[in-house]
Amino acid sequence: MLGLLIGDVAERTGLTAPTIRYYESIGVLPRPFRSTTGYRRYSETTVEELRFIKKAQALGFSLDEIGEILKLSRAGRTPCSHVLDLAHRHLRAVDDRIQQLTRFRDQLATEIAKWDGQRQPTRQGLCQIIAGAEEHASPIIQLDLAPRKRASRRR
Amino acid sequence: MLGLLIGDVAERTGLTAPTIRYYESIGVLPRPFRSTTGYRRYSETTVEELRFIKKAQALGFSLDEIGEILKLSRAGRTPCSHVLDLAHRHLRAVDDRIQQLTRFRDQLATEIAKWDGQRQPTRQGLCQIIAGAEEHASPIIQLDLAPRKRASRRR
DNA sequence: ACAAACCCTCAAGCTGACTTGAGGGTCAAG
DNA sequence: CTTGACCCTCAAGTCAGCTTGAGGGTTTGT
Repeated sequence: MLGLLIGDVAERTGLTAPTIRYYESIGVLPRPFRSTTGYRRYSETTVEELRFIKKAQALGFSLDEIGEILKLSRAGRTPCSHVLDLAHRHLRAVDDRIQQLTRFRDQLATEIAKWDGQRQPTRQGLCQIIAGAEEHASPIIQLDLAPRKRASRRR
Repeated sequence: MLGLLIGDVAERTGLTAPTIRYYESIGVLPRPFRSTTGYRRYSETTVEELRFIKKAQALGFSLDEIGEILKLSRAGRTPCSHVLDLAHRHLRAVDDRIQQLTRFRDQLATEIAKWDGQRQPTRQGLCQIIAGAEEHASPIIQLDLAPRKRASRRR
């Protein structure tokens, strides 16, 4: 048999066909074989790669990073120093985030407990809890992206 | 004195003037007083609110949520049940994320240690670590947003 | 032979949080 | 009274990661 149609792959992975084509278009997936009439034909390998992509995304990797990792693994190579470096930076970022989140969590939980228990909480409770947080170099929402240029206006 | 010009506020907060106008346009900041010639005039209160916004963002709150919180704090009111609810959901989301991140961190650290130590790591190291991760309902990157519709194709 | 259910490409739209550009007014210093 | 550094509005562009639509070919079943 020629292999799976894009719809079969979609079904097996829980993605949509357009999404799979999109991954191909940005180079995260390689171009698959085509039938004589131009239909994409996939193997189980692609299904596995797509599942991998979903997990890596859930873990905070960008499609760009995932693409790099996949390229390496397709070449059967062991992570080169570049990817090792990437991994180290990820680890630091994740550690920082866990710390920030944990601090935040405790403050939030304390504040909520106050609200829940007594009905006369400190004025502007939620404000104080966030206002008391330290300033961070980078937002939590981002893992590892290049620092946004944030021009501090000079006059 | 009439108050700070938008550029002064920008300088004090590290934001840009367009960003501050943008916050106003989406209702996160209230409309400030205007000079006779139409210039925005701000007080120190706005500077504090903007610093608050930055911190809340870094902690994963969306501008919409921040807007709600600020409105409440401006009214000097105690969190109503709606915001209390919001806070509870945040707490759960934060807990989940800490858990996911911690699991991920340990896997990543283990894998990195392998790579760093021996120079003959398991084939496709990074793949295995991510591939071995559990599937998550929602990506780590999101705090509290509505679950993205991710149509699992039915035929 | 025809319809349903696939497949194709290319282009445009979406969300959130901004940035950038065009076109034009204002204000303080020299 | 002009110059330069501000300010204004409104529209459009940016980025990531997709989704949606238009317009058209293919394959499978009856």
